[in-house]
Amino acid sequence: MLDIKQIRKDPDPLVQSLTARRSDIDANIFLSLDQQRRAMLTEVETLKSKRNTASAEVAAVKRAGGNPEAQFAELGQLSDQIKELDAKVAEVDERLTDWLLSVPNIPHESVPRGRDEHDNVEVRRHLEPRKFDFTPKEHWELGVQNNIMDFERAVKISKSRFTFLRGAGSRLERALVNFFLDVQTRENGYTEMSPPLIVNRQTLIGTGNLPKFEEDLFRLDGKNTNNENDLYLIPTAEVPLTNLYAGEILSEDELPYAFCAQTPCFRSEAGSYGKDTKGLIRQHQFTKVEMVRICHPDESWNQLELMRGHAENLLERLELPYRTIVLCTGDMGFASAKTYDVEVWLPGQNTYREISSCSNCTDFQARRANIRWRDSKGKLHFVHTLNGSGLPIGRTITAILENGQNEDGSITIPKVLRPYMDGVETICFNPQSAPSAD
RNA sequence: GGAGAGGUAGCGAAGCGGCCGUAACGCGCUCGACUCGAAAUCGAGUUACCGGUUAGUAGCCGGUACGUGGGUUCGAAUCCCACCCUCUCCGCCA
Repeated sequence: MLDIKQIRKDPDPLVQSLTARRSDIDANIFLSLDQQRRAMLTEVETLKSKRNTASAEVAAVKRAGGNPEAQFAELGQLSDQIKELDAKVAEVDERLTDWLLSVPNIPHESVPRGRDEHDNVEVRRHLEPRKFDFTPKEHWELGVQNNIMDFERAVKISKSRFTFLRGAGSRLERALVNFFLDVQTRENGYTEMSPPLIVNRQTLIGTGNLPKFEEDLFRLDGKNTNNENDLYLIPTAEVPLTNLYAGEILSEDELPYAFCAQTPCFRSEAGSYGKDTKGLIRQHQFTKVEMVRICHPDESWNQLELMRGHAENLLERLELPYRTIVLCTGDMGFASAKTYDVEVWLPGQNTYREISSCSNCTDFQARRANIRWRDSKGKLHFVHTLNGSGLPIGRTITAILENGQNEDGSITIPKVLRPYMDGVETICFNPQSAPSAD
């Protein structure tokens, strides 16, 4: 959510932002609604002031033992007018709120302008992709061949875009979770959290997932028919972690907060029919270690670089080639003021694929979730919030399989993970995890 | 899931139709006095949001907020309804 007073004062940055993001939202709607609202407020508040004065008189007359019957007629009329105007104000308020909740964050000046993903700008590249003397396979092929992924049976018991990891595949997931969490907590200063995986509507409004992106979420069917009380599966741990201090006032010296959490993430993937239908790239459910930072507004741009470094460092330790790009204005997410995507090299697909997204949401989410801090003079300000993947497990497994594959289809495990895998150096077909008995 | 009790400032809590919301009382916090310093004591100050005014995120004026949303009433923290949450007991359960 943006600052109303700022838009009112100078709508230019908003108008430019909307153009840069290729949004069809009209800033004039806001300006006219806001003007209406303030005119009506002035009117109704004058009436209320009159009513308050008259009510005090009624009380005084009654206390003196008199009969305030005469005042009642006038007061009744006043109250009717107020009721009518209040209803109008409430209606404009609602439209104004709806509009505000649908407006994306304003991109930082350092963000390149552009239409779509073709205008994103590469800022960093690490490791040359490995040269293969055979044709590298895609991860789903390797997964099935080594019997560490079972796509068909997952579809049978659930639906498409769900997968069983099996044996060494499941072990690899656990190894990655532990490795990532160990690095984040021991070296990078994050506090590990285990958040709720089911959250309410207000929480999702806080991070910007609602009201605009309802179709991306899994909503629980329940007895509740009241929208306010609807519950949803989290699409990322960013949602519960960013909302941890929703509605609270933090003191300056407790900032910044840095949290990480390993959770399953649930995404409906509506509108992605036909995209990445094979393998682990695009699943309804996947495990991810997420990083969230809550900080002083002056710190957030440094914090973004820091967090991006944390994501990149994990790939470096796994010896995976990657590149980092800055998303252009047209490709950026709703809540973000600046986003770095880290893309890992997938030799099977012969392309870089997004593996981490690190965003500074400035005060956009803090306004929605009402997270503030108090300065030494007692003044209240909104915090800045950041989030980044560090990292998603499924896509990391994909990258390890495709980059570590050998000609016979076996997988060489990155050195740094071996202690987490009981020293196993290579994954190869293991009849013990084969479906012999069932 | 059933029964009961409750949700008021940072915390505890009073108020149960107008004299009660920057809200009694107690604690905490900030500043000051006392003190070599501290404790104790004494004094003062400690809600947020919206609108108007304004050069102003200062001051002043007005409005709103007693879990949330409705209703009754000239007037609601107070009465009525729905929902959410907390606590106690019972049931179920990893």
